[in-house]
Amino acid sequence: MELVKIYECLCDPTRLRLLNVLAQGPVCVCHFQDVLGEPQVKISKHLAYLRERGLVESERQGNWVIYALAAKPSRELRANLACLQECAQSIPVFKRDLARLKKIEPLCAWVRAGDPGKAPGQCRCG
Amino acid sequence: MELVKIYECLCDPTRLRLLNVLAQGPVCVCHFQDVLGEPQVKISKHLAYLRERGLVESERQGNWVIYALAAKPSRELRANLACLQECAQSIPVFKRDLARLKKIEPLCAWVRAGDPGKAPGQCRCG
DNA sequence: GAAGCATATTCCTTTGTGAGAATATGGTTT
DNA sequence: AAACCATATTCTCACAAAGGAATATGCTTC
Repeated sequence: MELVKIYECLCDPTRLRLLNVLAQGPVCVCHFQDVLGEPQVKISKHLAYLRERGLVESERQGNWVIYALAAKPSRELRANLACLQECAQSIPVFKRDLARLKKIEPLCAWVRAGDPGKAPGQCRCG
Repeated sequence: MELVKIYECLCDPTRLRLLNVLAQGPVCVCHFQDVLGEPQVKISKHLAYLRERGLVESERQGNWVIYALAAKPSRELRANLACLQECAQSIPVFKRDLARLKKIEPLCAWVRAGDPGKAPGQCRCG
Protein backbone atom coordinates (compact mmCIF):
# COMPACT_ATOMS: atom_id res chain seq x y z
CA MET A 1 0.00 0.00 0.00
CA GLU A 2 1.43 3.33 -0.97
CA LEU A 3 -0.30 4.88 2.00
CA VAL A 4 1.87 2.87 4.36
CA LYS A 5 5.03 4.14 2.72
CA ILE A 6 3.87 7.68 3.27
CA TYR A 7 3.18 7.05 6.92
CA GLU A 8 6.56 5.38 7.31
CA CYS A 9 8.10 8.60 6.12
CA LEU A 10 6.06 10.61 8.55
CA CYS A 11 6.83 8.62 11.67
CA ASP A 12 10.15 10.23 12.48
CA PRO A 13 10.43 13.66 14.11
CA THR A 14 13.40 14.76 12.02
CA ARG A 15 11.62 13.93 8.80
CA LEU A 16 8.53 15.78 9.93
CA ARG A 17 10.64 18.83 10.57
CA LEU A 18 12.26 18.55 7.16
CA LEU A 19 8.89 18.32 5.46
CA ASN A 20 7.55 21.20 7.45
CA VAL A 21 10.42 23.40 6.32
CA LEU A 22 10.07 22.22 2.73
CA ALA A 23 6.44 23.29 2.73
CA GLN A 24 7.81 26.84 2.56
CA GLY A 25 9.70 26.12 -0.64
CA PRO A 26 12.93 24.51 -1.87
CA VAL A 27 15.82 24.45 0.57
CA CYS A 28 19.45 23.38 0.33
CA VAL A 29 21.03 20.93 2.72
CA CYS A 30 23.13 23.45 4.56
CA HIS A 31 19.98 25.39 5.38
CA PHE A 32 18.52 22.32 6.95
CA GLN A 33 21.54 21.82 9.15
CA ASP A 34 21.27 25.33 10.48
CA VAL A 35 17.53 25.41 10.83
CA LEU A 36 17.18 22.06 12.56
CA GLY A 37 20.50 22.22 14.38
CA GLU A 38 21.16 18.58 13.60
CA PRO A 39 24.36 16.95 12.33
CA GLN A 40 24.99 16.59 8.64
CA VAL A 41 24.73 12.79 8.50
CA LYS A 42 21.39 12.81 10.12
CA ILE A 43 19.94 15.38 7.77
CA SER A 44 21.42 13.77 4.70
CA LYS A 45 20.22 10.31 5.54
CA HIS A 46 16.69 11.38 6.29
CA LEU A 47 16.53 13.36 3.08
CA ALA A 48 17.73 10.30 1.19
CA TYR A 49 15.03 8.28 2.88
CA LEU A 50 12.39 10.74 1.76
CA ARG A 51 13.78 10.90 -1.75
CA GLU A 52 13.85 7.12 -2.21
CA ARG A 53 10.17 7.03 -1.32
CA GLY A 54 9.22 9.85 -3.61
CA LEU A 55 8.20 12.49 -1.08
CA VAL A 56 10.92 14.89 -2.12
CA GLU A 57 13.13 15.57 -5.09
CA SER A 58 16.64 16.92 -5.26
CA GLU A 59 18.64 18.89 -7.72
CA ARG A 60 22.33 19.66 -7.64
CA GLN A 61 23.47 23.24 -8.00
CA GLY A 62 27.19 23.56 -7.85
CA ASN A 63 28.38 22.35 -4.50
CA TRP A 64 24.90 22.45 -3.09
CA VAL A 65 21.95 20.18 -3.36
CA ILE A 66 18.51 21.67 -3.23
CA TYR A 67 15.57 19.68 -2.01
CA ALA A 68 11.93 20.30 -2.76
CA LEU A 69 8.64 18.59 -2.18
CA ALA A 70 7.65 16.19 -4.96
CA ALA A 71 6.40 18.13 -7.96
CA LYS A 72 3.57 15.71 -8.72
CA PRO A 73 2.36 14.25 -5.45
CA SER A 74 -0.26 11.53 -5.39
CA ARG A 75 -3.68 12.31 -4.00
CA GLU A 76 -2.77 10.53 -0.78
CA LEU A 77 0.50 12.37 -0.38
CA ARG A 78 -1.08 15.71 -1.02
CA ALA A 79 -3.81 15.05 1.53
CA ASN A 80 -1.36 13.95 4.18
CA LEU A 81 1.03 16.82 3.68
CA ALA A 82 -1.86 19.21 4.01
CA CYS A 83 -2.90 17.48 7.20
CA LEU A 84 0.63 17.70 8.54
CA GLN A 85 0.72 21.39 7.77
CA GLU A 86 -2.45 21.91 9.67
CA CYS A 87 -1.16 20.01 12.69
CA ALA A 88 2.30 21.54 12.64
CA GLN A 89 1.03 25.07 13.00
CA SER A 90 0.30 24.60 16.67
CA ILE A 91 3.45 22.66 17.59
CA PRO A 92 6.42 24.62 19.02
CA VAL A 93 9.27 22.77 17.32
CA PHE A 94 7.83 23.42 13.92
CA LYS A 95 7.19 27.05 14.61
CA ARG A 96 10.73 27.51 15.84
CA ASP A 97 12.11 25.90 12.71
CA LEU A 98 10.14 28.23 10.48
CA ALA A 99 11.28 31.21 12.51
CA ARG A 100 14.91 30.24 12.07
CA LEU A 101 14.32 29.60 8.40
CA LYS A 102 13.08 33.13 7.95
CA LYS A 103 16.20 34.56 9.56
CA ILE A 104 18.49 32.62 7.29
CA GLU A 105 16.50 33.00 4.16
CA PRO A 106 17.68 36.41 2.92
CA LEU A 107 21.31 35.35 3.21
CA CYS A 108 20.82 32.45 0.89
CA ALA A 109 18.04 33.49 -1.41
CA TRP A 110 20.41 33.27 -4.36
CA VAL A 111 20.65 29.53 -3.88
CA ARG A 112 17.04 29.15 -4.73
CA ALA A 113 17.32 31.65 -7.55
CA GLY A 114 19.07 28.93 -9.51
CA ASP A 115 21.88 31.15 -10.71
CA PRO A 116 24.98 29.15 -9.88
CA GLY A 117 27.13 31.54 -11.85
CA LYS A 118 26.83 34.06 -9.11
CA ALA A 119 27.45 31.62 -6.28
CA PRO A 120 30.37 32.55 -4.08
CA GLY A 121 32.98 30.05 -3.04
CA GLN A 122 31.27 28.81 0.07
CA CYS A 123 27.90 28.74 1.64
CA ARG A 124 27.43 31.54 4.10
CA CYS A 125 24.29 30.17 5.63
CA GLY A 126 23.75 31.16 9.22
CA MET B 1 5.97 14.60 19.65
CA GLU B 2 2.54 13.09 19.83
CA LEU B 3 2.24 13.42 16.09
CA VAL B 4 5.00 10.86 15.61
CA LYS B 5 3.19 8.33 17.76
CA ILE B 6 0.14 8.71 15.60
CA TYR B 7 2.10 8.12 12.42
CA GLU B 8 3.81 5.12 13.98
CA CYS B 9 0.37 3.65 14.46
CA LEU B 10 -0.56 4.38 10.88
CA CYS B 11 2.46 2.87 9.19
CA ASP B 12 1.28 -0.71 9.18
CA PRO B 13 -1.28 -2.06 6.71
CA THR B 14 -3.09 -4.22 9.24
CA ARG B 15 -3.53 -1.32 11.62
CA LEU B 16 -4.82 0.87 8.84
CA ARG B 17 -7.42 -1.76 8.02
CA LEU B 18 -8.43 -1.98 11.65
CA LEU B 19 -8.88 1.74 11.92
CA ASN B 20 -10.79 1.86 8.69
CA VAL B 21 -13.24 -0.71 9.98
CA LEU B 22 -13.51 1.05 13.33
CA ALA B 23 -14.52 4.25 11.58
CA GLN B 24 -17.87 2.53 11.00
CA GLY B 25 -18.40 2.01 14.71
CA PRO B 26 -17.35 -0.31 17.56
CA VAL B 27 -16.37 -3.84 16.62
CA CYS B 28 -15.47 -6.94 18.59
CA VAL B 29 -12.28 -8.87 17.98
CA CYS B 30 -13.92 -11.85 16.34
CA HIS B 31 -15.42 -9.52 13.75
CA PHE B 32 -11.99 -8.26 12.92
CA GLN B 33 -10.68 -11.75 12.38
CA ASP B 34 -13.44 -12.48 9.92
CA VAL B 35 -13.38 -9.16 8.16
CA LEU B 36 -9.63 -8.97 7.71
CA GLY B 37 -9.09 -12.70 7.36
CA GLU B 38 -6.01 -12.49 9.54
CA PRO B 39 -4.98 -14.77 12.42
CA GLN B 40 -6.05 -14.00 15.96
CA VAL B 41 -2.59 -13.15 17.30
CA LYS B 42 -2.01 -10.63 14.62
CA ILE B 43 -5.28 -8.84 15.19
CA SER B 44 -4.94 -8.90 18.94
CA LYS B 45 -1.42 -7.56 18.98
CA HIS B 46 -2.12 -4.73 16.60
CA LEU B 47 -5.18 -3.74 18.60
CA ALA B 48 -3.06 -3.74 21.74
CA TYR B 49 -0.54 -1.55 19.95
CA LEU B 50 -3.25 0.93 19.06
CA ARG B 51 -4.73 0.85 22.54
CA GLU B 52 -1.41 1.51 24.29
CA ARG B 53 -0.99 4.59 22.15
CA GLY B 54 -4.48 5.88 22.77
CA LEU B 55 -5.95 5.53 19.28
CA VAL B 56 -8.57 3.03 20.36
CA GLU B 57 -10.30 1.95 23.52
CA SER B 58 -11.60 -1.44 24.54
CA GLU B 59 -14.36 -2.71 26.73
CA ARG B 60 -15.03 -6.23 27.84
CA GLN B 61 -18.48 -7.68 27.32
CA GLY B 62 -18.72 -11.23 28.51
CA ASN B 63 -16.31 -13.31 26.52
CA TRP B 64 -15.89 -10.63 23.94
CA VAL B 65 -13.89 -7.45 23.82
CA ILE B 66 -15.23 -4.57 21.87
CA TYR B 67 -12.93 -1.99 20.38
CA ALA B 68 -13.81 1.53 19.42
CA LEU B 69 -12.00 4.63 18.26
CA ALA B 70 -10.84 6.87 21.10
CA ALA B 71 -13.78 8.79 22.50
CA LYS B 72 -11.83 12.01 22.91
CA PRO B 73 -9.25 12.20 20.17
CA SER B 74 -6.71 15.00 20.08
CA ARG B 75 -6.91 17.55 17.31
CA GLU B 76 -4.05 15.84 15.54
CA LEU B 77 -5.58 12.43 15.79
CA ARG B 78 -8.93 13.62 14.55
CA ALA B 79 -7.35 15.33 11.58
CA ASN B 80 -5.32 12.31 10.62
CA LEU B 81 -8.16 9.85 10.95
CA ALA B 82 -10.25 12.07 8.72
CA CYS B 83 -7.42 12.14 6.21
CA LEU B 84 -7.13 8.38 6.34
CA GLN B 85 -10.84 8.03 5.74
CA GLU B 86 -10.60 10.22 2.71
CA CYS B 87 -7.70 8.25 1.29
CA ALA B 88 -9.12 4.83 2.12
CA GLN B 89 -12.26 5.37 0.08
CA SER B 90 -10.43 4.81 -3.15
CA ILE B 91 -8.29 1.86 -2.07
CA PRO B 92 -9.55 -1.66 -2.83
CA VAL B 93 -8.47 -3.43 0.38
CA PHE B 94 -10.37 -0.99 2.50
CA LYS B 95 -13.47 -1.17 0.38
CA ARG B 96 -13.41 -4.96 0.53
CA ASP B 97 -13.14 -4.88 4.29
CA LEU B 98 -16.13 -2.63 4.63
CA ALA B 99 -18.13 -4.82 2.30
CA ARG B 100 -17.38 -7.88 4.40
CA LEU B 101 -18.18 -5.96 7.54
CA LYS B 102 -21.63 -5.18 6.22
CA LYS B 103 -22.34 -8.84 5.53
CA ILE B 104 -21.39 -9.86 9.02
CA GLU B 105 -22.93 -6.96 10.81
CA PRO B 106 -26.54 -8.14 11.14
CA LEU B 107 -25.41 -11.44 12.65
CA CYS B 108 -23.64 -9.74 15.49
CA ALA B 109 -25.48 -6.51 16.01
CA TRP B 110 -26.38 -7.63 19.52
CA VAL B 111 -22.74 -7.49 20.52
CA ARG B 112 -22.71 -3.77 20.01
CA ALA B 113 -26.11 -3.43 21.63
CA GLY B 114 -24.31 -3.90 24.92
CA ASP B 115 -26.79 -6.39 26.30
CA PRO B 116 -24.60 -9.25 27.48
CA GLY B 117 -27.54 -10.87 29.21
CA LYS B 118 -28.88 -11.93 25.86
CA ALA B 119 -25.55 -13.14 24.52
CA PRO B 120 -25.62 -16.75 23.37
CA GLY B 121 -22.94 -19.22 24.31
CA GLN B 122 -20.61 -18.54 21.46
CA CYS B 123 -19.95 -15.98 18.86
CA ARG B 124 -21.61 -16.81 15.59
CA CYS B 125 -19.78 -14.28 13.53
CA GLY B 126 -19.27 -15.21 9.92
C1' DG C 1 45.91 18.71 -10.26
C1' DA C 2 45.62 19.81 -5.45
C1' DA C 3 42.99 21.74 -1.91
C1' DG C 4 38.55 22.84 -0.20
C1' DC C 5 33.70 22.69 0.33
C1' DA C 6 28.96 20.48 0.57
C1' DT C 7 26.81 16.28 0.47
C1' DA C 8 26.47 11.16 0.33
C1' DT C 9 27.69 6.55 1.69
C1' DT C 10 29.54 2.86 4.52
C1' DC C 11 30.14 0.43 8.76
C1' DC C 12 28.75 -0.54 13.26
C1' DT C 13 25.80 -0.85 17.34
C1' DT C 14 21.45 -0.42 19.49
C1' DT C 15 16.70 -0.54 19.48
C1' DG C 16 12.05 -1.41 17.81
C1' DT C 17 8.86 -4.10 14.92
C1' DG C 18 6.25 -7.87 12.74
C1' DA C 19 5.08 -12.54 12.41
C1' DG C 20 3.95 -17.17 14.16
C1' DA C 21 3.75 -21.01 17.66
C1' DA C 22 2.59 -22.01 22.03
C1' DT C 23 0.63 -20.84 26.24
C1' DA C 24 -1.89 -17.97 29.61
C1' DT C 25 -5.93 -15.30 31.19
C1' DG C 26 -10.66 -14.13 32.19
C1' DG C 27 -15.28 -14.98 31.67
C1' DT C 28 -19.08 -18.33 30.83
C1' DT C 29 -21.65 -22.58 30.75
C1' DT C 30 -22.87 -27.07 32.44
C1' DA D 1 -14.92 -27.33 39.36
C1' DA D 2 -14.27 -28.72 34.75
C1' DA D 3 -14.75 -27.75 30.04
C1' DC D 4 -15.00 -24.16 26.85
C1' DC D 5 -14.71 -19.86 24.42
C1' DA D 6 -12.62 -15.39 23.08
C1' DT D 7 -8.80 -12.74 23.76
C1' DA D 8 -4.10 -11.62 25.50
C1' DT D 9 0.70 -12.55 26.42
C1' DT D 10 5.20 -14.65 25.97
C1' DC D 11 9.05 -16.35 23.34
C1' DT D 12 11.76 -16.52 19.45
C1' DC D 13 13.47 -15.13 15.04
C1' DA D 14 14.25 -12.02 11.11
C1' DC D 15 14.64 -7.64 9.78
C1' DA D 16 14.35 -2.63 9.35
C1' DA D 17 15.61 1.69 11.34
C1' DA D 18 18.20 5.40 13.78
C1' DG D 19 22.36 7.38 15.32
C1' DG D 20 27.31 8.43 15.11
C1' DA D 21 32.17 8.02 13.36
C1' DA D 22 34.75 7.73 9.53
C1' DT D 23 35.27 7.91 4.74
C1' DA D 24 33.93 8.69 -0.07
C1' DT D 25 32.06 11.49 -3.89
C1' DG D 26 31.33 15.54 -6.89
C1' DC D 27 32.10 20.26 -7.82
C1' DT D 28 34.64 24.28 -7.63
C1' DT D 29 38.53 27.23 -7.06
C1' DC D 30 43.25 28.26 -7.11
